[in-house]
Amino acid sequence: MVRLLADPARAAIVDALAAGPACTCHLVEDLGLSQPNVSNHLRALRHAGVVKAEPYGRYTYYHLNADALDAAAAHLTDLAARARATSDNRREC
Amino acid sequence: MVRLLADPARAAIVDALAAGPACTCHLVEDLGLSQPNVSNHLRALRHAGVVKAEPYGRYTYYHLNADALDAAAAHLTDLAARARATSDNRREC
DNA sequence: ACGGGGCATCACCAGAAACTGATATCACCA
DNA sequence: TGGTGATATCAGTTTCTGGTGATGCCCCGT
Repeated sequence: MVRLLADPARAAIVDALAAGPACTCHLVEDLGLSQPNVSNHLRALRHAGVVKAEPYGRYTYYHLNADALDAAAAHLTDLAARARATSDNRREC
Repeated sequence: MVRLLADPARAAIVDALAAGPACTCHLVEDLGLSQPNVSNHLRALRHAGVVKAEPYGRYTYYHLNADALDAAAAHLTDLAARARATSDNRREC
């Protein structure tokens, strides 16, 4: 899930969607990417549950899934917490 | 920064280090990866500030930088918060 | 119902990134 | 001080992934 935010284009899409739901054409226009490219990224994000698609007539509106983002954040927070808790458990070679 | 956790091998390294500081040989053994491979991943993580290296005689101990993980988590949390706050601002085409 | 625009999907290509093998360096120990 | 083990680095290969072009579908307006 975090894996998907690695690509700059996908990070830009997520960032743009943080400003509110938008349709594919908005993203294509705002980010200056090709339409198939945006569509492919959206598919990846959709399959991972990071964004949700909402057909609206001829358009498709996308919005972020805040819960998924929170879950990813929680995972990182957990790693940080575990790192702090075990910082003295140095393993011997 | 989040970008680095995309690779499964690096995610595994970070996960292993969450259990406590360890030297390169531990990671090589635990993850079943080649030593140069692990070293290269550690270099990438080191340069991004995700892990810190600590020379210890002939060995090099690595430990996670909890602050960096928290910063990444905060970024995701911020995205989620913005997504919730703007969920009604649907842009018209 | 016909034309057009928005969107998704697919096949392909190019660039990037990971893994490997060889090698250099350094610290420890006998 | 020579040998060994741990680590880092580098060049080369392979694998993966993102971008593009072409195409088809669907919905809307006329």
